[in-house]
Amino acid sequence: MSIIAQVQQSTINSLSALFGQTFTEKDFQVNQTKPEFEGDYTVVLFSLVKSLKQSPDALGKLLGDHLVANNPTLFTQYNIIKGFLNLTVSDNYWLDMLNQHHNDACFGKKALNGQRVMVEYSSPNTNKPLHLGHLRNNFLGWSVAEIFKANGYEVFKTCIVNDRGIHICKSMIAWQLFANGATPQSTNNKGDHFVGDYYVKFNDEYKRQVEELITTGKTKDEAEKEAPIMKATQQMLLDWEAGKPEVMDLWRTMNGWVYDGFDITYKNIGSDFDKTYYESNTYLLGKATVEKGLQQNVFYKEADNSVWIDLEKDGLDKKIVQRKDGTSVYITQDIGLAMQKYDEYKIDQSIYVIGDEQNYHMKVLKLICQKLGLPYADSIYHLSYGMVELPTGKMKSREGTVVDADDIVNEMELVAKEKTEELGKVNDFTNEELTQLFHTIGLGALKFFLLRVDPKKKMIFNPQESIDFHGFTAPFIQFNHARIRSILRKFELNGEWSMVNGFLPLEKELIVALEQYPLILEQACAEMNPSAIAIYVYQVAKTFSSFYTEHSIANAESEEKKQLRLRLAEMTANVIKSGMQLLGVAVPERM
RNA sequence: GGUCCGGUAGCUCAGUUGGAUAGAGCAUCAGCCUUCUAAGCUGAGGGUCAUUGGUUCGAAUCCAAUCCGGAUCACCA
Repeated sequence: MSIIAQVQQSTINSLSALFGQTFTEKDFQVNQTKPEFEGDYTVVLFSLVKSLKQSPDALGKLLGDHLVANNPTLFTQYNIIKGFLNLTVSDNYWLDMLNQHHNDACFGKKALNGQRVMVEYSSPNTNKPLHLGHLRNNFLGWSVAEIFKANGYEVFKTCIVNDRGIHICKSMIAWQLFANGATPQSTNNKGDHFVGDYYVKFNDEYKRQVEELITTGKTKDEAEKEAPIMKATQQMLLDWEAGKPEVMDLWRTMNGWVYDGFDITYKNIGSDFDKTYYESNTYLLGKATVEKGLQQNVFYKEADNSVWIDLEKDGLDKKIVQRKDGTSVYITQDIGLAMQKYDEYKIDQSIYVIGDEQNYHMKVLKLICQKLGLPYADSIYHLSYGMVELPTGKMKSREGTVVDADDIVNEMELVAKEKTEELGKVNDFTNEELTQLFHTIGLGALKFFLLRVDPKKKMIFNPQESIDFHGFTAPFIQFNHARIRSILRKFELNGEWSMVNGFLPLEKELIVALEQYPLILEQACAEMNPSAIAIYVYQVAKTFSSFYTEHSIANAESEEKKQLRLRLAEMTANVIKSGMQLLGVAVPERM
């Protein structure tokens, strides 16, 4: 049980004994004591004052005396300042905690709880390579999945690949028109980039044709509809849906190129999936749903044969669920896919990592599922995250301001290389070890930069700042891990030790922080928020760094102190490694 | 226009089931490497928590109004 829970419980017990009233942990607040006051944890008394008809000072005195008298192994003393009851936790409590967990790589992690959770993330289109926005999505989804695992859930990572549709046909048409049979192999280009280039070519040519038509007197709308390349693309989509062999062949070939490229990127950034769904397999899934909805009168049919749902009573709009030609739209496919996921995995919770631009869509999806009475409807959760923007504004593929995922990872690794060589601490590494280290540092810095911000908020990616390896960054945390490992390679922990003179302030600060790790893991899971871990791990590393500078471990004042500090260092390294692992960031032994 | 989200230091962000003098990093300035890795440490300056009103022992946090920014409201996905 965490110390904060023990403070809550003992306070509840004392209040019950003193006043004969029953309280819960929600009736009063327990905070970590501010550094300028004496004590470790603080009970805020104000909320209790009214119902107990006591002044804050009188209540504090009664409660403080009772707590210390009845929990002698937990509390040693207390003080009251303006309605805040500051409790000092006994050194023995902290020592027990340290002895129990300093060597525990699984500290804070929970046993299986029988719940099954699915996390869908990444969800790329196969017409262009991944960019910075996808990276935030990938890192978030992967991390949230790991955080759920650490909290005892059985987790399934999934990905829906948007591998069909008009946007895919655009790349295909452009390839037919301009490629002269070129392939990724013949041009020595990564497959996803190769195909993405033709998507760009399509847009260039489309724009050119539209302008040309406008000069012949067409309106913009007419020109956009009549541009030959657009008509060809629309025809290709029809051919695809009809299964025309040469179109299917080209589609399979080009998607294959893209998948080859994605595989490299995913492997490089450490994304993995237990199951991949393809839109080309799911896009017809809505049909049965539409039938069911019509029978239940959840949906209704318009005169032109299109099918709708009216969500106006729920504060939303009317939404189409099937076109007049009988084909299903995006939302309908999603209902089908949700159904399929549930049937296959019998999940208790289904999390969708999707940008906040689709908040409305996801609200509609869940609402429709609920109205259809589907068993999994309430378990749908949209983990909505904000867009990544540049200092110059939004990323726009048409204006070439998109930060490519492969490029940015490479750049980060390059910066890691430069800085490492500058410092010259690992000159004895082999080339292989160096490559691995640059990857660990560069990719780690990028992941941490994207995960340290609250997912819900949009964030600004400043290329200059992101490559800073100082301060609130992964390299700083990795550096502290490496410093600890360096010490632990040199000195043995002695099995027999005892403590003599109590903790120094920085020792105390560190051990108090370490004790909080299990709570942070719970919080990060409840909020589906990796940034809680990022902030916490940084706090731990920072505290250790001050401690490290101030107090020598190797040349401690006494053998007891040395043993204490070695254990503190070891536990710090374990917590850093564990927390960073949940963010997908590795920590090196040396750097 | 409807709905939703946001506005905290020069910049990027923490902090919101209401708690003590609002915190970090970057940037700026001043110190610190014969001792365990200086990707570091210590200190300084920097704030009308968008604005106004309300709720109360107490508000960055809750409520209302206003201003500003963004997303969304397709027979696109």
